[in-house]
Formats: sequence, structure tokens, C-alpha cells
Amino acid sequence: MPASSLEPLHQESTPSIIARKIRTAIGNGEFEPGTQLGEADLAGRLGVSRGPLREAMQRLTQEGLLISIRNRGLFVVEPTPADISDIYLTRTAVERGAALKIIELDRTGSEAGAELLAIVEKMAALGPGSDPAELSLIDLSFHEAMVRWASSKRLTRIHRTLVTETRMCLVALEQAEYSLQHRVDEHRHIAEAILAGDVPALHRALAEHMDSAIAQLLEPLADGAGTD
Amino acid sequence: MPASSLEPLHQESTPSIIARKIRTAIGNGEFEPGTQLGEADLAGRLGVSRGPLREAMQRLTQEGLLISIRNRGLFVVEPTPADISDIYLTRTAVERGAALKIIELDRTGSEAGAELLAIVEKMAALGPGSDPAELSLIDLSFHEAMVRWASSKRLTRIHRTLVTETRMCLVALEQAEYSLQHRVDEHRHIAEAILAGDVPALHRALAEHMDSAIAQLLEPLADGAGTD
DNA sequence: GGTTGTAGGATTGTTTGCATCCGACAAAAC
DNA sequence: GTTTTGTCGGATGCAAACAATCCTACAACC
Repeated sequence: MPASSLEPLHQESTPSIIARKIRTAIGNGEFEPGTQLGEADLAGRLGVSRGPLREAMQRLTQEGLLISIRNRGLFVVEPTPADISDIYLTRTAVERGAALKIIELDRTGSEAGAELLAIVEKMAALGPGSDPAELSLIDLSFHEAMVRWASSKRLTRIHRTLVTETRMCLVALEQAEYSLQHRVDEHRHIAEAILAGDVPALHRALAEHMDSAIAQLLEPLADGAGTD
Repeated sequence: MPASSLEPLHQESTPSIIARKIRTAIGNGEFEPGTQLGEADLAGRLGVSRGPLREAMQRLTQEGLLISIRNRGLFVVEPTPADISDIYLTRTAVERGAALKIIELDRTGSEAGAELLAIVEKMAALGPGSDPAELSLIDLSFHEAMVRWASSKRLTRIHRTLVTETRMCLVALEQAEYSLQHRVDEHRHIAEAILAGDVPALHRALAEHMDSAIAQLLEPLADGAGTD
């Protein structure tokens, strides 16, 4: 066996594993919004006891993916239009902070900008009418990379939750069609602003991206968005 | 009794109560950083069983207030200089997003700006050499009000955790002395920018506030801050 | 007919107990 | 004297059982 196989194994705690499994399941839309997640059922299906499962659910509840009604059970949240706006508002706040830190760390943002532009190119390489799921994957990887380059523990942790919520909304709303070209342009603007260290341009690009994303998601609902 | 007393009562869950109690205890510095929090001990002292207590600890761990070492126990985190920078970076990102939303909601930011300025005046009313704890309280209430006016569920939730972490750092570092006048000015700049709807000024004011706060906290350590 | 009271079933909330793991101390071997 | 090793105590991780609460449905009453 190679020596690499005896690195200090970090056994993940059982609640962590459970939480991750359910989180991705929700992100993939395997649990419809509004579904009740029975403890005994899930525990049996995962082969664990209710104790660790409850702790995992506790996490997901705090992350905002589930809501807990006392003596009733746990339910997958049903994002309202206000929630969708709020998710994007928060995501933009986090990503704005991340981008500013990248620029501050390295005024040219060379490495980060390069990777981000590469992702944009990969997105642009997708022809029109390509798989929407794949497009979403690349889209989110762009934002994930941006936050990662900021190397901030807290921004990264918060962003992970927000990405899951975003995926949930995308799945729930069936990912309305949206101009690929606009999308590529918006991301390119962000990447170029980081690369150039142009803070005002970054603010414009992020605001543009958030507005169009919200518009895209709220349009099919044809419902005036509340403020809360 | 007035009719307002029969709104749908939301009984808080036991883990919520426990989490809040311990959170504030940590924020108040009743548990030194690095202290081990034994489950059996705490459970006995709070009069609950280990189950609910573990769920509460799970939350606090995810919030970043505790670290869990498998089969060893739970410990209060010891914020490193890098953590302090990260906390303020994240807090600024959240508050920046909140302030921008306030401006967007109401370009004059009249109500919010008025309350914020009132808090600033209360801070200014404190003479030099006043109780540092009281000053901190007003300081944090300013930031808390700013996020509250944005009426964003997610920003509010994230901010609550960050405020706790901030308080922990302040307690741990004994709240170094800092010019009251500078502090008042910084907050006033933020409030005035919101009141005027002046976005560039807001960015400047927030950056200024973050930088001086970090400088204030890191100075006594006389240690070059890492980037992670 | 509509409302109220009451069992039934099911689910969550909590407690208790056992298994596992880690760190520390002491004893033995080199 | 130093190193290794065995054992002990305590803490967490997990699982199962008990208790309390809530929803649903049906029957009795106004």
C-alpha cells in the first residue's frame, strides 16, 4: 500500500454525514418542498438511530432548509417569493464581501480572476439548448470558486447553505429558460472586475447579476415580491 | 387582556432555549475560550437530559462558537487573529448588504437613518472614561438595528451569530481602549450615508469602520495577521 | 345541521443505559 | 533513566425505551 493511505483519518461524525446526505438530497429536489420528513422513517432508511438523525436535522433546521414545528415534525421549506429575493440578496452580500477580499488580497486578482474566467469560458462553450442542469452546475461552481478564493471560513460556510437554498429554488421552479448569452456576460463582467481590481465595476456587475437572477426566478410567479 | 395577547403562541423548543442560554453565556465571557463543556455536567446544571443538550450544542458548533472533537468533547473556540479578521470581514459583508437594501427600500433611508443617528447621539452622550461595557452595548445595538431595518431573515440570522462571536472576542481581549470620538464619528458616517442614500460614502464608511475595529483588536496581540 | 367531547393512532420529546474511544498514570522491560 | 506497554477512569457516540403531545375521526349533544 502507498504511504498516502495512512494519513490521519478524520472520521466524520455521523450527524455530519447524515446532514450532508439530506442536504444534497434536498438540493437535488429528491424531497419536494413541503414534504414531511418523519424521524423514524428516515432513521430506519439510513440505518441509524433517531439520536444522531435529530442532531443532523437540527443543523439543517438552523440552516433554514427545514422548518421544525413542535410536536408535528420537520418539513422541507417552501420558498416564498420573498425568500427567493432574500436568498439572492444574502448571496450577493456574501459574494460581494468575498470579491472585495480577493481584490484586497491581490490587487490584480490574477489567479482567482483567471480561474473565474476559465469557468466563464466553459459556460460559453455550452451551445444554446444545452442541458440546463449542466449550466446550473457551472454557474454555481463559478460562485463557489469566487468565495473559495476569498479563503474566509465564515463566508464559505454561509455560502454553502445559500447555494443549497438556491438549488432548491431552481429545482422547485423548474429553472426557467434564460438567455445563455446574458448569463455568460454577467459572469464575465464579475470576473473581469475582479481581475482588474475595479471595485465600482464589481458592484455594478454583482447588482446586475442579482437583479436578473431574481427577475428570472420571480417572473413565472407573476407575483409582486414582498419586502420580507 | 388586550387582543394582541392571543397571537399564535410559538413555544420555543427546549434545545432553542438551551442554545440561547449558552450562547449568551459565551458572549458574556462566562465560559473562557478553550474551556471544555462537559455534557453531563451542563445537562445536570440546566436540569435537562443529554439529548436536548446535545442538539443545542450541535447548533452552537455549527455557528462556530464551539468546536467538537470526536470522543473528546466540546470546547469554546479560541479566536485566532485570523478569526478576528474573518469575523469582521464577514460582519462587514453582512452589514454592507443590509445597508444597501435599506437604501434601496427607501432612498432616503429616513426611518432607519433616524434611529441610527439617535443611537450615535446616545453613544456621543457618553462621556470619556465611561463604562466600556455600556459603550459596547450601544455599539452593537447600532449594528443590530442596521441589520434589522433591512428586514432580511437570513442577514439577521447570520448577523446574530457574528455579534456573539464579536462579543466573545471583545471579552477575551479585554476591550482595548479606543478613542470614543473616532468611534462616534465612524458610526455617524455610516448613519449619514444611509440617510443620504450615498452608496459610495457608505462603502467608505464601512471599510473605515472595519479597518479600525480590526486594528483595535489585533494591536494588543502585536502579531502579523495571517490571511486565513 | 353544526358543534363539542372523546377515544384512537401516530409522531415527537425526553430519558436512560450500554458501547466505544481517548488521555493519563503506573508498572515493567531494556 | 528512558522507553514501552498495560490498565483505569471519564467522556462522548449511539441506540432503545418511555412519556407527553398532537392530529384525525367518530359519536353524542344542542
